Amino acid sequence: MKQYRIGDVARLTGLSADTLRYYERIGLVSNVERVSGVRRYSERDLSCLRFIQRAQKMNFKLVEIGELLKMRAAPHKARAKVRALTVHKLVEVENQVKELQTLRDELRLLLNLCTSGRRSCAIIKKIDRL
Amino acid sequence: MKQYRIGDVARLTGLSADTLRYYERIGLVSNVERVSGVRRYSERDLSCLRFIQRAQKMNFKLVEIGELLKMRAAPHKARAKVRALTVHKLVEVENQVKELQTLRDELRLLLNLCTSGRRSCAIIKKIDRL
DNA sequence: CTAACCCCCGTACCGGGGTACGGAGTCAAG
DNA sequence: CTTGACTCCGTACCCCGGTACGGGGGTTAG
Repeated sequence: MKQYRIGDVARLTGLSADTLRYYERIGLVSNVERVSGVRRYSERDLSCLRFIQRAQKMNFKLVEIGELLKMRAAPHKARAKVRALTVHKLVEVENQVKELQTLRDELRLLLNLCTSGRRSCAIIKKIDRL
Repeated sequence: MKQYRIGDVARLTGLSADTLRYYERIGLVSNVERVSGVRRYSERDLSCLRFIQRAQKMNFKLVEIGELLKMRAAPHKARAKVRALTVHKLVEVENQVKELQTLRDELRLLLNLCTSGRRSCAIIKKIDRL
C-alpha cells in the first residue's frame, strides 16, 4: 500500500498542508499514521479527503461532513440519518436560492431605475424607502 | 426634534444596544450626540439606521453600506459609484444563485436515488464518486 | 558538510457581524 | 437615600474555515 507525505497529499488534492493538519486537529481525518513523527497518508486517507472535498462542494459544513464520514464508515444503520441530513441541506439551499432570487430582482429593478437617468440617484432613494 | 436613547432606538429598530454601539465604533453611524455621556439619537440617525437595515437585506456588507451612506450624504457626484457598487452586487448575487441552483439539483438527485431504496446508502456512494 | 527542502508543533490571526460580560456612572421614583 | 432601570466603556468571545508565522528537526543531493 502506497503512503504519502503531507506535501504529496497537498499536491494530489489541492489542499494546503496547513489545511490537512487543520483537518486532523479538528478530528475530521483521524489516526493518520506517523513514521518518526511524520504523517503518512494511506489511500484510505486520500479517499476520505476526496470525500470531504466533494461533500464540501455540496455545501456541507465540516462538522456535518464529520457526521457523514462516520456514517460512511458504518453504512448500515446510517441510511435514515444521511437522508435527514441531506433533506435538511436541500431545504436550506432552496431557501437560499429563493431569497437570492428576490434580492437579484430587486437589484435589477434598482439598476433599471438608475438607467432612466434623473437628477438624483435612484438607487439611494429606493433603498431609502424600500 | 425628538431624541432617542439607545434603548429606545433598539426597540424602534430591532437592533440591540450592543449592535448600535458596535455600528458607532466601526464608524458606520457617526457623530451621535451625547448628553453627559449618553447617546442621543436624532431622527436623522434613525433614518440612517433604517437605511443600513434595508441595505443589509440587499446583501450589502457593512463596509459597502458605509460607502453608500457617504454617497447618500453627497448625492451628486456619487451616481456612477452607486451604480458600480450595485452592478457588482448584482453579479455576485447572480453567481450565487446559479451555484446554489446546481447544488440544489444535485441534492435532489441524491435524494431521489436514495428513495429508490437499495441495501447501502446511495447518497454516501454518490458523494464517494460524484 | 552545507544547502535546499520537507516536516513538526503551537500560537496567533483573518473576515464579518456581531454577542456577552462586568464595573461604574446617571437619573427618576418611592 | 436607596433601589431599579438604563447607560457607559472596554475587553473578550462566538462561528467558520482556514492561513501565516516561527523555531526546531530530518532528509537528500551535490
